[in-house]
Amino acid sequence: MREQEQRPGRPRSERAHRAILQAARALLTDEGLPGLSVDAIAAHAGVSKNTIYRRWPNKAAVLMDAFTEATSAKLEPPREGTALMRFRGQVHRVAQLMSEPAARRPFVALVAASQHDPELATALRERFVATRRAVAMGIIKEVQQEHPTASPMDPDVLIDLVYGALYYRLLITGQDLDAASVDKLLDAVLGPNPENT
Amino acid sequence: MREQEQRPGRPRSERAHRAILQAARALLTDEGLPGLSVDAIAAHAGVSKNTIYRRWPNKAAVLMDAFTEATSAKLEPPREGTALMRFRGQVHRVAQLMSEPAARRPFVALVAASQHDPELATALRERFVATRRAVAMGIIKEVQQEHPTASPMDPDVLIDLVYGALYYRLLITGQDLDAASVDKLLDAVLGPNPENT
Amino acid sequence: MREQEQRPGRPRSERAHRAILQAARALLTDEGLPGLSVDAIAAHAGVSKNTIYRRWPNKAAVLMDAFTEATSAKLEPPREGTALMRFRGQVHRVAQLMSEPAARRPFVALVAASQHDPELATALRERFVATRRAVAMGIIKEVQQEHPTASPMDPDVLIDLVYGALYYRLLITGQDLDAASVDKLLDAVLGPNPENT
Amino acid sequence: MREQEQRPGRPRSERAHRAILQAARALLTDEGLPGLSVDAIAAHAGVSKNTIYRRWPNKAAVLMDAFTEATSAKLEPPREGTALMRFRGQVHRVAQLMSEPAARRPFVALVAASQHDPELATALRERFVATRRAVAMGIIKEVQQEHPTASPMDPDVLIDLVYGALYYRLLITGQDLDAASVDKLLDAVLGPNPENT
DNA sequence: TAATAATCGAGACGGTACGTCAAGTCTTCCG
DNA sequence: CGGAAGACTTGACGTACCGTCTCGATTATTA
Repeated sequence: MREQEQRPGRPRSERAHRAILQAARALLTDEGLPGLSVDAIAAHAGVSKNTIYRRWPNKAAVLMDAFTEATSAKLEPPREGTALMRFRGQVHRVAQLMSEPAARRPFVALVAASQHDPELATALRERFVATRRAVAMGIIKEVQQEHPTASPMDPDVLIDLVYGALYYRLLITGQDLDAASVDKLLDAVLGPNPENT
Repeated sequence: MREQEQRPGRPRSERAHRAILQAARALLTDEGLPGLSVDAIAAHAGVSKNTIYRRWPNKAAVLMDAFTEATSAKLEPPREGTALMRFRGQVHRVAQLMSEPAARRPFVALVAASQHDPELATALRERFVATRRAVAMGIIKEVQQEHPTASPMDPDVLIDLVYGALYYRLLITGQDLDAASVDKLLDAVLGPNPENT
Repeated sequence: MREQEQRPGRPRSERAHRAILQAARALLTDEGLPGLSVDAIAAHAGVSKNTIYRRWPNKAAVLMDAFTEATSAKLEPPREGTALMRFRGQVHRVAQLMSEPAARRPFVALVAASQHDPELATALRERFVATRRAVAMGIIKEVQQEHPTASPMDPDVLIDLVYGALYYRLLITGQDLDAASVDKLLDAVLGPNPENT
Repeated sequence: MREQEQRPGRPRSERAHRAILQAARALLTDEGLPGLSVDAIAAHAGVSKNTIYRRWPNKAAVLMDAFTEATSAKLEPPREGTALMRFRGQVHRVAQLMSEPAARRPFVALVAASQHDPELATALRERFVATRRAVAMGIIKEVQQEHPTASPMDPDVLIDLVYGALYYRLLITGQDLDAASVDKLLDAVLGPNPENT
């Protein structure tokens, strides 16, 4: 609710901001990361390079914003059903999202870039991973209250196992991430899905 | 057993080949992937750029060879102990290797590059991932013969879970991969280590 | 008289322009055309290669500008004396200029390059040859008015003979172009110099 | 008539020698000098680069041989008619030859290269220019005996004027060298052709 | 209303790397 | 030893992108 601090001079164009992120997403989708030059983003957004660098320190930071903006909406945690089913639902959503190249490509690019850019690594963890993890953690604790004996596994380990397997398949083995195989994964860690007789 | 096929002309220099891969490893370790230029590799190896491009189509392919050459020796599967202990041992070796930046950095760079280079992706799977997987698969089957009731989990799923969690921590959450936390991971999937009283 | 048309964006650096031409001249003088690389010009001028290629399509075009800029000042037509003496004076100036390697080398390089570069050939003719020719033509017509009977030769042919002999000696036979031999040449075509008793 | 000095080992292939010169001429004709690489000559001649460099010190020397071999046959001096007509005939032959790109291109390339290659310059003068000059000189002396009063011009100057104008037009102004304009040139220097009434 | 100040598009700038090409040398095996 | 084949070093090519900078022009707030 804090007041927008009023600086002198012409205010930054909201329109340009949106155009840049949108152009970044568009170019990344059709051309992959190597085809994503700042010049191209600027040209595609009808914006000068200066305008981009005034807002973001480098190309990866633009990509970071473009990615989180696009994905956050699609990853709202499920709100209905038992805790167990909501957890399974959340994992399915992530799997579904990441099986689209438009999301997988920027994600892996960010992971790669974050290996030699500590700020980016922090941003990626805080703005993408931590969110997913916090949600999952809350649900898992509910699950363990519902079924206190069922899965005595450390919630952190559980999350690492499930999301780890997901990303491993996406990034490395390249296996499909259809719903059936995600279910199989979840069954292996959580026990069989109680909703399937 | 087959004869080394003799092509006409001067044979390619074995010395140059080794120098290039060694230079690639050295530079990658010091500077990370963005600091790894073909010019620099050539200069450091005392070799012309042309000689590099005669052998590999691009920078990633050089890196691929440098990486597999360096790692394969360090990942010899354990040969002693029960199958269960040998499986645990193998996972520990991978974790230990990947916690060294000299191995983690090229690995993640290759994963990233393979997202938009199908040939590289295939090479990475065939020459690194598949090897580890085949070894693990053999051992797991032995484990399941030793303890037929213990872990009825699909071996493929099991491998995805364990290695997935490993790489997830390395690449994304950035958690430490000390022996204790790897043990915790293994315990969660396989049941507690029978060798710890 | 017309306004300098204002293009959008940062204007091209006048300083860089001058530095490039000056570096081109310096390097050509020391090392000859084969030693004149664009990289070297850029380094010597403290300018990026890009800046050179933004202005000129290739090395020869840079050389063309460097050459005409350097020579035009030295080839101002003589303004005093009879028309005949002014014509002789102009030829002497060209001979003198071209006997310096610093002028002869770029000139022959341009002639050579223009054999397979039609744009360069046109530029060379329009910006160097035509100027000299127009001046000569004007003077010759005056000469023929002064001495209507003396030299009924077609002015174009006369110019081809005199300049042709000059360049032939410079480029092909390598003979010296001292003042005496130029005079001998002029005497042969125009009749003996009236100023020498 | 001297004995071919007999060296040990396999004698050099006459066939290769011819193939190289022929390939050099062919490539120069269709592609111009920039498209004339030693690799291309070797490939086109079915010969190894080594074989070329065993015979000539560099590319220009090959070109020199290819050029003189091709032109010498076409420049046999005329043997019939008065000395004056034979001189005119020789000049016409040179003009005709040089108006073919297949001869003009290598010639100018050699002239250009000879500016920074003294050995080549010497070779060009001795093997091409001097021959033409000696022939011309002989004929001119005959002319001056036939018409002792007509043209008291120094023969060297005369040759420089005529050939100079020829090459000037070919290399620099790019004017046509049809028979009529060559005649006009000759008329200007020698007086009108006595064979045209 | 005018001055001030940060923005905007455009595009030039120095720098660095790319992947290609040619020159001339060297090294293999085969005649 | 000559020859074909082809790898080798050197060095330049022309292109692309990065992140910075300078223009004139625009659009706000402040005086």
